[in-house]
Amino acid sequence: MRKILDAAHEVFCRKGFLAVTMQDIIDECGISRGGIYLYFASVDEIFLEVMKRRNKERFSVISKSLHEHEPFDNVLSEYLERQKRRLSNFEKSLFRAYCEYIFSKPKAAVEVFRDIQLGHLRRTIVSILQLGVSQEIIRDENIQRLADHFIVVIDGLSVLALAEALTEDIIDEQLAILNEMIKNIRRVDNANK
Amino acid sequence: MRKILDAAHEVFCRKGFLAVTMQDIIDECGISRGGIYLYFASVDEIFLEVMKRRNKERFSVISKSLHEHEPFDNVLSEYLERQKRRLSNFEKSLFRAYCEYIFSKPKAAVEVFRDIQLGHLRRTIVSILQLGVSQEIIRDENIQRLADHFIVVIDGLSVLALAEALTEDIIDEQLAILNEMIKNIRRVDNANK
Amino acid sequence: MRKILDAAHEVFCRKGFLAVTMQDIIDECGISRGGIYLYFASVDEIFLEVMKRRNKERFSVISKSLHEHEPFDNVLSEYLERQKRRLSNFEKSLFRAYCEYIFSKPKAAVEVFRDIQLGHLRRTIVSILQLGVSQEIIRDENIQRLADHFIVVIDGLSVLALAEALTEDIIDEQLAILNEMIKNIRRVDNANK
Amino acid sequence: MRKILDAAHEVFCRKGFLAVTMQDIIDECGISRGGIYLYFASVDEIFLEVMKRRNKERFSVISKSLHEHEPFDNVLSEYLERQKRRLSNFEKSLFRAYCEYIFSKPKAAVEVFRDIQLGHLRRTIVSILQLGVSQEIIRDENIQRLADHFIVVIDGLSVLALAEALTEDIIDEQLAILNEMIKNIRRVDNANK
DNA sequence: TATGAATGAGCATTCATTCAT
DNA sequence: AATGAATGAATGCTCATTCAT
Repeated sequence: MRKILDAAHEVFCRKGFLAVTMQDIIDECGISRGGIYLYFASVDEIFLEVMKRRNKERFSVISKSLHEHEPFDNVLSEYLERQKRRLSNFEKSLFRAYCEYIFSKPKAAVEVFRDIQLGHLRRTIVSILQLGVSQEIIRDENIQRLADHFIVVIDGLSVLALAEALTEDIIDEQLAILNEMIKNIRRVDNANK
Repeated sequence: MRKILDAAHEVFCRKGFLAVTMQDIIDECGISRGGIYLYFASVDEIFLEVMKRRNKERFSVISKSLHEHEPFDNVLSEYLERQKRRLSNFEKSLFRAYCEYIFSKPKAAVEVFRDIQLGHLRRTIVSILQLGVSQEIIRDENIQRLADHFIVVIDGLSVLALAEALTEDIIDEQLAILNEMIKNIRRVDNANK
Repeated sequence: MRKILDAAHEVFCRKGFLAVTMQDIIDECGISRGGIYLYFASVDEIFLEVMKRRNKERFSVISKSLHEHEPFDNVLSEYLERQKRRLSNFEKSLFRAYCEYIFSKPKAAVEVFRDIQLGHLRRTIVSILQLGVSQEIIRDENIQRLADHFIVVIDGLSVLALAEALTEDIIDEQLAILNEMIKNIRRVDNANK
Repeated sequence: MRKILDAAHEVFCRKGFLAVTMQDIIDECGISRGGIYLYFASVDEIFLEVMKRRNKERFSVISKSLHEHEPFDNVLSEYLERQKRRLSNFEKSLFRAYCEYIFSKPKAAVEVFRDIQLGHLRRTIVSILQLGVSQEIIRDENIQRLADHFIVVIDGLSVLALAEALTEDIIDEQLAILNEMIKNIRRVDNANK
């Protein structure tokens, strides 16, 4: 049910995962206790559904860019721009809830979920970088390692954002470093771009 | 009281911050409920004291290295080595508890605490890099920005560690990237090192 | 509505009375929640209707035997045989539900219901015994007291059946005791029968 | 804790087992919600403890009679007298709660409990009858079967008591039948007793 | 007639905090 | 100083009952 998921999304952004009670979601969406239990058996279930829905949305955005044969530089800068927006409006991010969910469950229980989330992020970044390779903008050097570095830096910035310790300057500087790394593997005939 | 803090440290490593109840700490340290309340008014207070104590310990380790005029390369590689050990034995880290604490409190309440923690980390890394500068091993270029990158990468790797998604390969590769960044700002007469 | 009562009968046999929720009956009969409330206002009402229906069925069986002037010994042994079958297949009995219903209601509320149920059982047994009297097989001695003993023994065996503590041997032995009591009041000229 | 068990005993007598909530016990004993959970984890646990305590009390009463070499007739009539008192004051009996407990649990879960309860009752009755045998008052004929009949009749009367369908006359008549059965196996030289 | 979504009161359980000893 | 029994507010969850369609 859309109204429940919208409300829950909002609550997870605000309070993370662990501190969220069913009451919070009830208060937010204005549906009765029993009404929610008609659709979801627990906060966990709601959270998983919220994440699934978000993944779908994200996927549609990025896959659109990739399939329309946009120039690599546009796709890349658009992606970094989106990350910047996300980090600057972090109260609207599910990152904290995601972290708390992953942390609070036994290994085995979250393995699949975590692989889906991480795999999704990794595929996105690798896709972008390989777009650059196939358009012969960048060299096919350590793409996987570079993608991991993107992930690590984005996660690291996310942590700082959660700690309210992230200024716009820091975001710009750190994303610039990622940009420079791309520059370093640009093909010579495109290097001046 | 030492025994309480030791026990609490252990518990915070194991369960993070949010899921820890007073009972957990009582069970771990063998002191009665009332006994603990004599020294600490809440789990929050115990946590802050645990973090404060850990900072002191860490500080003494790094300041020793810095003041004994060890060569920059030794200090740097030792630092990275320590990070690797920490990431490989993450069940013994307070990172998760730290994240959960930061996340779960209202902005204003954690500002000071967070500034202390981050400031501590930033000072440590800046100190190391400036050791390189003062020993004329590396150029004084964007040291602050580079230090932030270290922080961001370490936090990013920590998040992956919490998600149980960190292999030794990834740790090595990402720390290697940091090393390469140092290499890029080495003075020429030391570049072959 | 036949389908509802059939389903409810099944459920009451399986779960007794107290543990049965409207949902159980809905699941069993495939009719919607609202649909059931059209015919019955509560689980109580359904239960009473199920019992009433069962009484009618039972009555038709026994009254047939009584009016067809079957020999007393046939009727008696058939009745005991039926009790044995009932006790051996106790998962199909409403006894548990009956007990729970009687127990869980205030005295006044169940008085009529209980009198109907017990009266029905007592009349049945007395009818059988008086068939023996009128056919001059047994003496008219303390018939009422003997009928009560039958009831008491059958109820006692039923309790053991519910406790899963009833073996076929015990059933046979205890029903044999009832048979012997009949033997003791047989008229001499029929005693060898 | 004595106060909790006393209160729970009272409540189980009044409401059986299935309908009893923790709130009922809280209200009855005047101890707070949390206070009860210090000693017992659930209503089930309290019930089992109440039953265990009652068994101990009963055992001490009967074993006293048996070991003091009282005459069989005294012990028997005292036992039947006690049953009569119990059946006449049935609002103070745990029989209903016992039934509901046994009925409401899966077979395997109650097997041990049921065997203890039934075994206790059977041992008591067999002990009494064998006292008669060893004092050479009654013949050693089908003692086990007779004991089972006692159990069955007592349980049957208990069910009627629960249904509020038991008059003092019926109790007297049915217990008299049990007495007559003893008479039938008395040794001749004691038969006039 | 018939549906099933929605309601909200009620129950079991946990836990931070207090306080008499 | 130290104990741990006791409190009660808060949370997750279930279910009988209603009502718009």
